[in-house]
Amino acid sequence: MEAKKDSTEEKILDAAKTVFIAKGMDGARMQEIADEAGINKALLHYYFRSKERLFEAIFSQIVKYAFPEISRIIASDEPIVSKIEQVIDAYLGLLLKHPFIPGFIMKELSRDPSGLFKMVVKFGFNPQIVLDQIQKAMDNGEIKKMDPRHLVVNIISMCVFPFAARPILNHLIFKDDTNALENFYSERATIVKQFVIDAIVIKK
Amino acid sequence: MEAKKDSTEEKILDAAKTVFIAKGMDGARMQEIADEAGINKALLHYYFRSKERLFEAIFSQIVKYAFPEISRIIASDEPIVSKIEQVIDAYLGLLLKHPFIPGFIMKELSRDPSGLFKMVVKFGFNPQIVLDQIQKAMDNGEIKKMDPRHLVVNIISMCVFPFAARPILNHLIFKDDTNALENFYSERATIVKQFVIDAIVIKK
DNA sequence: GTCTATATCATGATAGAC
DNA sequence: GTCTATCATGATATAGAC
Repeated sequence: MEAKKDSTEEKILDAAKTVFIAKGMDGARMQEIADEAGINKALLHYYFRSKERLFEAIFSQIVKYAFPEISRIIASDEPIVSKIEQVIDAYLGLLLKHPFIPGFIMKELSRDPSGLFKMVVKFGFNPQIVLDQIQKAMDNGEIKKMDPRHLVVNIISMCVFPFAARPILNHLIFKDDTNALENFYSERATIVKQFVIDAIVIKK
Repeated sequence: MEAKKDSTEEKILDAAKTVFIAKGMDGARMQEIADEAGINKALLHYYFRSKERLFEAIFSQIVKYAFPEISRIIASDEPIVSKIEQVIDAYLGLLLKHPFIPGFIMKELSRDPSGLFKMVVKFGFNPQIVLDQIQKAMDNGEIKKMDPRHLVVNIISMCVFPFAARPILNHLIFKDDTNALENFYSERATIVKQFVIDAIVIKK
């Protein structure tokens, strides 16, 4: 709870985060984490009893970023269009700060999704509330009628996928020009908002 | 080249595909592949010298599905809107038949993307041609003006991401109701086409 | 708390009989 | 081609000195 900057535990967590994100649970090596932290393997097991436990510590830390309190926006009384814009802004702002998260989650999902689901339950995140709100707005004629699940999946896809597929974008579209790619990411919020609005507002 | 059904090599390739897709290169075990194929480890090394080579055989086999000949559609003379619809149909049709591909590619991308990029070059796939076609259609006033790269990324995201994130959709949105999820996937083509059209056609 | 040294075990790979 | 038995390596984990 209190400040423990530069403590050994902190150094281990930082190092483990770096290595686990880069290599995943299976690919990561305790030796590499120890080197990254500037200590030896024995100390890793002194602080965290096993690789499994160390990974769980990092995984939960990362999932806390991935499922933030967008709840506030969802619970607000704004009209649905404005609410969607705010969610896109919040979500892409988060991904810009932590661009490695989607790739990491994707990588570990098929290995063992149970940890992720426990977290989601713990944070009280309930997709049904979002779906109901969208359905209501459609019934009121605020936006075009469509299956709310498809709309939600469309929005999340356009936000998350470009980060998860970063190596492909970087190489195939941006010819390894990292600056151009970063610039592309910073434009996403504006583009995605406009794209969604154009797709869901009712044409006169 | 010739028919080699039920041959040992075929059995190994099938088993390896199953295990590599489920566990990835790092997570897969030669013993598990041998068990799945109904043989022993020694035979794996007799047919494929190492785990590395066996993985490469499977990986290239899978990438061949992932980058199919959508080239024909792209090279055609259809108007851009119709061309986009055909590409979405073709791409989602492919993913419905091989729903495991996106997850597998994502998982191996950060580990070592070089194999993927070699394949892409080998298939002569060139994204610039697509971007140029879209830009031209925008200049002609066929569709709304926007950065073609964002449009392409939007479309691919909405097609691929729902398959890559299958465990999340399955659990969080569909409460493990697999039939509902499959039905959702089969609706994607119609939904995505409509969504994109609504977003890019010029409103009167 | 931190280190060196070591135990224990799993895995990829090979040798050699049939 | 296929098997059993084994090797060599490297990984997690622990023991014990300081």
